[in-house]
Amino acid sequence: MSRSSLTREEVLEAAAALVRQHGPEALTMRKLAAELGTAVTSIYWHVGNRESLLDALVERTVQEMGAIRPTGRTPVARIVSVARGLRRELRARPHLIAMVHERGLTERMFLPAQQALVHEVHAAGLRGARAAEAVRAVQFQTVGFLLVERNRERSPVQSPGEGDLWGVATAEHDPALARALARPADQDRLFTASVRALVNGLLAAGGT
Amino acid sequence: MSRSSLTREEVLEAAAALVRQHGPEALTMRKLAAELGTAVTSIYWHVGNRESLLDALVERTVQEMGAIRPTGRTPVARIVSVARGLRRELRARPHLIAMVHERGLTERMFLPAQQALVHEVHAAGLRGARAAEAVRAVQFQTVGFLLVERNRERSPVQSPGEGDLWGVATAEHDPALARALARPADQDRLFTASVRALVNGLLAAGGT
DNA sequence: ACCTGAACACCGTTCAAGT
DNA sequence: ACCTGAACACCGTTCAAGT
Repeated sequence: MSRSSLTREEVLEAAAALVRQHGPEALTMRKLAAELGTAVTSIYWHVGNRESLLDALVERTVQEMGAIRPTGRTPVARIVSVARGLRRELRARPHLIAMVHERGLTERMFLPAQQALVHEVHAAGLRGARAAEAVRAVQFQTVGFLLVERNRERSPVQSPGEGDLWGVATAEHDPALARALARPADQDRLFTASVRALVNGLLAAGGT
Repeated sequence: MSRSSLTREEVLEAAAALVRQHGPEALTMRKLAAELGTAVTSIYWHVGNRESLLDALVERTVQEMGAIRPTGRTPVARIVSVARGLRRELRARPHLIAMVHERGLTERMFLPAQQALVHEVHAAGLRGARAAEAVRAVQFQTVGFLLVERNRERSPVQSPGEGDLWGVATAEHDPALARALARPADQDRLFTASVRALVNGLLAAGGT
């Protein structure tokens, strides 16, 4: 079954498979060796150590996140589409993205999207420092939102529960609000609405 | 030196100290036992196991994040002040906050701030589902921003570096923008500007 | 009720030795 | 150039035994 000798690429592929299926904590050198049918120490020859194996894995993921194609007519719509596209891509690889984040490469992964945002913000008429601020605001908001979402999905049940705290009098005579906050957030809708509000705010503001 | 018998509270305090000083990875049961001058297994009697020790530590941190007092005259200013206050609190305990996040209690930690936001959004005239959406948008943005910041600070040097990618022609004849994106972000300023833009967008938007 | 040491099953990593 | 097993220094956890 084993084809000739072990390859760095084979090691990376097996490691990625382990992470995809069982999360990063399942990626131990010994399990990986068992999966590959080799001695643990062979892996060290090809990838150095566990740390650089993870580095390589993360590098791979960053490369996979290709260019983003904005859609829509207005700059606002196109910016929103960039943010939504990015969100879709990231949500498809939760474990690997978590690793990218933990290793501090989230920003680099975002660079193609940043270039698209620069283009759109320009089209909307912003220039210079104002434009840079707008790009970064959208970037931070999108990445940040994803991190919060990841957090929520990992632990869907919060101890006291948001719902319990918005029971009766707390909501100051606004039962509709209390009900809305008791329900789990519609994250897709909230994301789109937030980005749109932010972009509108950024394009409208004079200085303040 | 050792005063009578070991206490659950002593264990938690020593564990918190280890995390504060050297990060969560330094908190091993054996190091903790050494710090306390007891056998490793004594700790198990008081806190169960490492997992529930971390739970208790995180619970403690969540409790410490007290109520937030908004300042400023307009609703927008007061909402921005809530977000900034929260940011200050979180930045004072980076390691413990990271643990809160990893254990999925970020949202619960945010509840006092959420109540303050409800009050302010109401004062701004929003009601029902619209108000709930605004509260959550600010909440997600603030928490998300902090997570991104934490990420940036952990790895200040990005491999290609944002600067390298905004060299010459890339920035589409806007040298001021290129320069701005090449510089590291002024996170304090960016945070305030983002929250303000978001809130303005939320309060202004009709429906769409 | 509280503490202990010994033991178990796991880690990542190094190293001398093989081919 | 590539692979190996043995060994080291670490983990978290269990358990029978002490007081």
